[in-house]
Amino acid sequence: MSLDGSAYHHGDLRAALLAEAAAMIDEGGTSSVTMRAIGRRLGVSRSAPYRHFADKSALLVAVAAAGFGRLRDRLEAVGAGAPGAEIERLRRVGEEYVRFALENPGHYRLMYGKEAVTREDRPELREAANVLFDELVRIVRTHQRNGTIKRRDPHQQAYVAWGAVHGLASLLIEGQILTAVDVDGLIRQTTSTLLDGMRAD
Amino acid sequence: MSLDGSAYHHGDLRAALLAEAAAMIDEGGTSSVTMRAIGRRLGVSRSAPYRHFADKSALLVAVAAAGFGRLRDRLEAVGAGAPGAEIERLRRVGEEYVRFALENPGHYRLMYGKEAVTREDRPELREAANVLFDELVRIVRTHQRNGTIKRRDPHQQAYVAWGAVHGLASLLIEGQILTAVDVDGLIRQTTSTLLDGMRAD
DNA sequence: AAGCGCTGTTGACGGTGTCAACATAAGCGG
DNA sequence: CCGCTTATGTTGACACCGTCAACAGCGCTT
Repeated sequence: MSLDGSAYHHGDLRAALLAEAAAMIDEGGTSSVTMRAIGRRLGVSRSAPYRHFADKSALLVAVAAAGFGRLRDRLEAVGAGAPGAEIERLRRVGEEYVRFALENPGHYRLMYGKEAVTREDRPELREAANVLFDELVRIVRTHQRNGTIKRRDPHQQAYVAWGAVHGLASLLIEGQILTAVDVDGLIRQTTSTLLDGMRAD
Repeated sequence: MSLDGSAYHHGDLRAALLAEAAAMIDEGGTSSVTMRAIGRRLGVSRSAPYRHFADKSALLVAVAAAGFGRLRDRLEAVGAGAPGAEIERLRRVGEEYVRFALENPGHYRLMYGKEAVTREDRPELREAANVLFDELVRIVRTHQRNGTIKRRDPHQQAYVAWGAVHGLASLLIEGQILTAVDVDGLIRQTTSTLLDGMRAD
């Protein structure tokens, strides 16, 4: 094996497969992703992907896992540098979450859909999702201590917040919202409404 | 053709196909739905479904359309009889929306997913979805006139509300929320937070 | 320089969507 | 009542898919 990972015959087929799979989901939906088609698009044989992934499910799981990594990086970056009012941090995290979904619809669909990737036998994905959710719960708890948001069950409140941004992201990704609408404004109003509803009275 | 619709050889294969397709989605996800498998489960040949639906997509579109009809009936029933405060009507519609999704996950996934059903060339589905959304916009406008909720762009506010309940429904359907949580309480808190956030100050 | 393992290719098998050709049963006109 | 038309269902066939086994070539290791 070469030092840089896997630059044997193709170059870096493993990485190319991950990128191509995500791109194909973006273009034609999960059903358009085909092991043979991926190989075709990358100029390799139909069976070449099996040297890097045990089966189609393993490839899709890897795409989802990569998505979780990228999402976590982005949310951490936004959550870390937090000038301004404390509650603004929660807003920025929520808006960044939606933006990530819009920029990586293929990854996002695999991450939070049950279709292509069976979650039960993939503890890694459940674990990656839990890490992100636990971080959200932590932020909720912090704001509850600050007295900025209502003191309800933190898990429930985290689910409500997650549901709001996930719902908006899903509607946008699935093309349910007219393209004419002001997406940035819609994201903004979603977080505003959510935070107003969570704020302590 | 017999008077009752289609009781030729099988009995009512068309209706049976619709029900079986939805059931299979509920059980094993969209990918488990197979024309041949549906036929097998109904005791007909692999090609029998093609006498009632042009192709697999047409069958799934019909399932989605049936779902829109059922959802509309339920929301109308809830929205019509509206005792109590006016804003409670909006809450009841939202909670009923989530309950429908939980009880008909197969239908719901087809209705608001882009995977199995390509929306662009199926104006009927887009139309059915628009009817429901327009009704939501109408309710929002009514409450804005009443002064019970903020006077923002009604379409945006409707999207926010839709996103909140759609997000919760999706998370529940896709198995993203731990089964241990109190689902009814979570639905309640979602609508409470949403309405608090939308309420006029 | 030789060998071995990683990477990629081709052949093959069962499963799938779908169309064409065929079979049959229900209703209709006489 | 009988025969015809047509809706309904079946079987055969084709291309595509996921996947495994057998084979081939390249690069690192010794």
